[in-house]
Amino acid sequence: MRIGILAGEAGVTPDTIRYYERIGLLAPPERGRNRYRHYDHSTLDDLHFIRKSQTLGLTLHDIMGILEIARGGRPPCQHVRSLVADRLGEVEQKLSDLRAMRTTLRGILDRLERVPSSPEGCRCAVIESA
Amino acid sequence: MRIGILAGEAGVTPDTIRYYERIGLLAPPERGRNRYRHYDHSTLDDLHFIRKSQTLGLTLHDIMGILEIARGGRPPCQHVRSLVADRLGEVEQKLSDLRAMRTTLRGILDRLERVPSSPEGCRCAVIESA
DNA sequence: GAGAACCCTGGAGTACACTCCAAAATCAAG
DNA sequence: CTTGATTTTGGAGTGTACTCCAGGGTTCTC
Repeated sequence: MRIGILAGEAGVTPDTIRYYERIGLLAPPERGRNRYRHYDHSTLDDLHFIRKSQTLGLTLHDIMGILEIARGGRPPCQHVRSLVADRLGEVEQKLSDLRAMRTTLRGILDRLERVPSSPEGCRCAVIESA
Repeated sequence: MRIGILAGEAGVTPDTIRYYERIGLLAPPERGRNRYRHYDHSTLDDLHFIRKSQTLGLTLHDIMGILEIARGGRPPCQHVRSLVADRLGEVEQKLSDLRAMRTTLRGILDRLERVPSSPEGCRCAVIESA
C-alpha cells in the first residue's frame, strides 16, 4: 500500500504519516526501488490506534510510549492504565475549572443585560468587577 | 513607574510587558532620556484587566479588540457581550466533550481492572475497542 | 568607585500537532 | 507521448503566549 492510499484509508494526509515517521511514532516502512514507502495493514492498525488514543486526549508522546512497549512484545496495559488514570484526573480538573468559568461568564452576560453600558473611558465595568 | 515595578505590581515579568507592547496590546509608553520605559497607573489597570479577561478564557487577540474600542472612547460592552457569549458557547461545548471523554476513560479503567492483560503482540485491546 | 541590580534591543526558543512548500522523480491513463 | 497525479526530500510556517538570551547601557547601594 502506498502512502496516499494508506492516508485515505486512515483519514489522514500523507504529510501526517511522514510526520509520524519523522518523530518516531511510526516505524520507517520498506521502500520500493523507486524509494516510495510501502505499507502493510499493520500500519493502518497503528493509525487507527493513534486516532482512538487521540480522541481520549492522549498526546502523541503518550501514544509513542504505548506503541514502544507493545512493539517490545509486552502488553502495555499497566502503562496504559496509569496514563488513562492521569488523563482522567486532568479531565476532572478541567471540568471543574470550566464549570467555574461558565458560572462567571453567565454572571457577566447577566449583568451586561441589566447594566447596558459602562461609563465613558472605561474598559468594561462588568469584566473589571468579575 | 519603571517596567520592573509595574511588572511586580501586576504579577507579571518585564518580558511579558515588553511582549504585550510588541504585539500592540499595550501602547508604547513614554521614555526617559535613558530610553527607559516610564508607566503611569493606567497601564497597571490595563494589566489587571488583561489578567481578568484571560481567566475568563479570552485570548490576547480578543482583549486587544476590547482595549482598542475602549481607547477609541466608546464603551466596548456590546463587543464584550458577543465575545463572552461566544466564549460561553465554547465552554459549554468543551464541557460536553469532556464529560463524554470522562465516561470513556472510566470505562477503560474499569475494563483494565477486569481484563488485567491483553494478548501478546497487541497494542491495547481495551483502547482498540473504545 | 565598584559591584549589583536594573534596563535596552533584536532575535531565537518553547510546546503541540501538524501543514505547506519547492524541485525533482515516478507512475497511471488516454 | 503527453498530461496530470503521486511521491520524494528537507525545511519552513502555523497559532498561542510567552520566555530566555547576548551584549550592551544605566542606576542604586555601600
